[in-house]
Parts: sequence; C-alpha cells; structure tokens
Amino acid sequence: MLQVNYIRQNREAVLERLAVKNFSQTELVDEVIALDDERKRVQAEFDNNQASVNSASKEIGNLMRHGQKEQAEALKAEVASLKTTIDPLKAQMADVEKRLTDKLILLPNLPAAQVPKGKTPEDNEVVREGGTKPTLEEGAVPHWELTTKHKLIDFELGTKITGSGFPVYTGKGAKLQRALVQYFLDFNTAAGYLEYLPPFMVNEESAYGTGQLPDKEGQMYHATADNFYLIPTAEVPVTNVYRDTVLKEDALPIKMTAYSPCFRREAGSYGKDVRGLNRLHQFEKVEIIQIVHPDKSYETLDAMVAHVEQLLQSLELPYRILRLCGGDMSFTSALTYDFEVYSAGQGRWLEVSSVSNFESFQTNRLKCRFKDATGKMQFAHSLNGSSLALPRIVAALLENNQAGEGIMLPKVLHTYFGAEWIM
RNA sequence: GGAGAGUUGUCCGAGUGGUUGAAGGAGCACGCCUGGAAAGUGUGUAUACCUCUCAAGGGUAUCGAGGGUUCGAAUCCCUCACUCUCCGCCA
Repeated sequence: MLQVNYIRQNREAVLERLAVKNFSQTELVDEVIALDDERKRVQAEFDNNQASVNSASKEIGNLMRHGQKEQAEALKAEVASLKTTIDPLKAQMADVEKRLTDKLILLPNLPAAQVPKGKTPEDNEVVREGGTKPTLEEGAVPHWELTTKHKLIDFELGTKITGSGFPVYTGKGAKLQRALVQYFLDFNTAAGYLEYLPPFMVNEESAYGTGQLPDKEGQMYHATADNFYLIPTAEVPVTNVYRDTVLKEDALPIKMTAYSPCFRREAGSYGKDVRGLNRLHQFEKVEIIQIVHPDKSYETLDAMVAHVEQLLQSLELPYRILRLCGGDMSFTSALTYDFEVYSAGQGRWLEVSSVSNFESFQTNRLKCRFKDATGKMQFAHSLNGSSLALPRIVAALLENNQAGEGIMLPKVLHTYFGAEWIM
C-alpha cells in the first residue's frame, strides 16, 4: 500500500509512475487526497469535541467528590448534548477512514525508475542470457512424454484423486522433487538465509499483509469453514513473520528461505500453457525473502538476482534474465526480474523465478518498521524471489538432458538424487 | 468438541468505574560517582493520528480484537481470537 503522505507530496510523480504501469484509474489519486483531506477535517472536529467531553467528565468527577450534585447533573446534561454531535462524527470518521483505505489499496506499487515502459511480455527487457541451449538428438520429446516413459509423474491419477493440475509424483519423480528441494534449501542457507517451514494456510490478515488480498482473492483456494487461505507462495507466511514488528536497525538485513507447496487456482489459464508441468494448481517451490534497510533494497535486489543466477548456472540450464516492463509487473512490485529457462523439448522459455523489490509497499501494510539512528520510525523494505520453483525446472532438466534411453542429471544433483541418470 | 482460568507498556507485574498512558520492579539510554568497572544515585524510556513549514508545545485514540453500557471504562456487559488446565476424540 502506498503512503498517503507520499501521494500528497508527490502527486505529479505518482501519476507519471502509474502511467508506466499502464494504470488507468488515475482519478483514484485525487480521490485519495480528497478523502485524506476529509479525514483530517473530521478528525480535528472529533478531537475537539472529545476534548470537551473529557474535561467535562473530569469536572463531573470533581463535583461529585465534593458533593455538588446539582452542578454535576447540569454538566451531565451538557455533555449529553455534546454527545449528539460526537456520535455522528465518530461514525463519519470510521466511514471516511474505510473509504480512504478502500481506495488506497486499489493503487498498485509505483514502478522504479529503471522499469521499461510497455504493456505485454514482449516489452520486457532481456538483461542477459547464460548457459547454452542443448542440441537434442533426433526424436527428442517434451517432458510430458518423458515423465510417462520413466514413470515419474502420473497426471491422470492426480486428476482422478483431485483434479487437473494436481500431479502425482512417483518413484524417481518423487525423489527428484525431494532432491531439488533439499539442494535449493542448502544453497540458500549456505548464503546466509535462515530456513523456515511455515504453515501452508494463512489467515486473512496475512493474505492482506503481503497484498494477495484483495487483489488476488479469486486466485487463492479458500477454506471457508475457518476462513483460511491456502498459500500461493511461501512469501505469504514467511513475510508475515515480521507483521506488526518494530525491528532494531542492526537486525537488518533479515534473510529467510522456505520450502512450501504452492496452491493456485489459475483461473482463466488454458491450452499449451497448462500442458504437463507448465502450469499447475499445486507445485513445490523454495522461496527467498529479505527485509532490509530502505537504502539497501536495490543492491539487495541485485544480490538476490545474482544468487538465483548462480543456482541456475549450477543446474547447467540455459537461462535468461528479464527486466519486466510496467505492464507485465505484479501489482505489489517496484522492480521485478524474471528468470526463464529454455526448455528444449518444447522449444520455449519457461519462467522459473521472479525476484522483486517491493520497497515499502508490503511493509506499510504489514506495519514492519525499524527505528533508525535518530530514533525515527521507518518502514523497512521487503524483497523476495523464487529460488526456485520446481515444475518448470524439472521440465527443462528432463527435456534438455534427454540422451539415449535416459536423462543425465547435472552434477550438483547426483548426491542429492543418489544417481547420475534417470533410466 | 465440552467445562473452567487467563490475555496490561521491551519484560515481570499492580490495578474491579473518576486527575491511570497506566503503581512497583527489571531491562535499556544518558548523567553523577569511580583511575577504570561494579555497586550506588539522578533523569529519561510506547505507537498512530490531528494541530504545526520544522521543532517545541497541545489535542485524540490505544491495557488481546471488535462492539455496547456510562457524564466517565484497563476496570461492567456482549461477540470473536489466542494461551493454559481438565474432559472427550485422535495421527
């Protein structure tokens, strides 16, 4: 959530930045300012009236103590009439505050200066590419044929048990998941990230805190009996570790990593995008999250990008890094780098990680602050990234490394997987 | 799931309707004391919002969350969340 004071003081800049995100409801900015004006006015009026009531009440107490009952009764009557003004003011204040928040949460985060203009994924900037695309043998196939051939994943069984997009991993397929999760977590903790194993369901406050609510209401599975949401990413529970906290400045940066299954309804997806492992309702992911000093968030973003890049390099996969354009960025992000790996069997790039700086957009909602050297409260900045999401990594590993009768795994996985080949 | 007890500031803890934003203690910060330290001692030690160019000062709100009663609520009532104890159930 953007800060109202910032909007008030930088109206032009806010409008200009929102345009980069192709955000059309610019009238919201002025509505927010107007509502904030109204809020201030109502609050001042309420405070004044309430101050009168408070001092009168004290006076009544005094009079009662000195036995001056009649004067006390007279004052009571006075206060009673004041109350007829205050009650509506109180209601008005609650109302205007709610209307202000309701508008404010509709405003997306402002994109950083280096965000390219653009509307579609085609407008994303390729920052750099790495690795080499493999030359596949004659008869190379996409991963959904390989998973069947090697009995790694049973998509139909998942459909029977739950529905489409809920694959069942079997045998070496299941072990490969476990190996990857373990490897990713080890890689992250070696870089100083503290491992968490969070709840896989969150309450409304947490979903709101990281910005999934109200923006992505329909994209999360909702356990209505208890009003819990199945997490779409470990970002939600783990970032909420620091909801409603005041940190010491020297506690920053905070680095966390977590494995979790991710549940996404993916309403509206279809076709080749959802074939095989390309898009699932349930998948495994390891996430990295940092909470940092505001002055450090962009250098931290670069460090996280480098971290994910090293991880991909260790998997020997061809990849590219994209700087997302305004139109392709998420609601909550100020700057996002997407990582894609080239999946040779399908001949397409697949997104495997998204690393973003949210600046104070999340921490404002979370009320995650720290006291700076001068004793002033400031919002920390939050960042996160996938490190990594499993399904498309598996797709690329299988497709790119198919050779003869088997699949050759990259070196770093041999110990974790307990074998060099999937045969 | 049932019954009961609880939830107060950084922490412990007092407080059952009226100068209580909150006693007392601990911790922490700064000062005095000391050659230095400890002990001792003094002062300070919440957040948000409004007023304000800033600061200072003032005001309002906040004692798990929300609502109610009252001139006045940490204190009384209701709803909810959480913690603990006992019973039930159970991997």
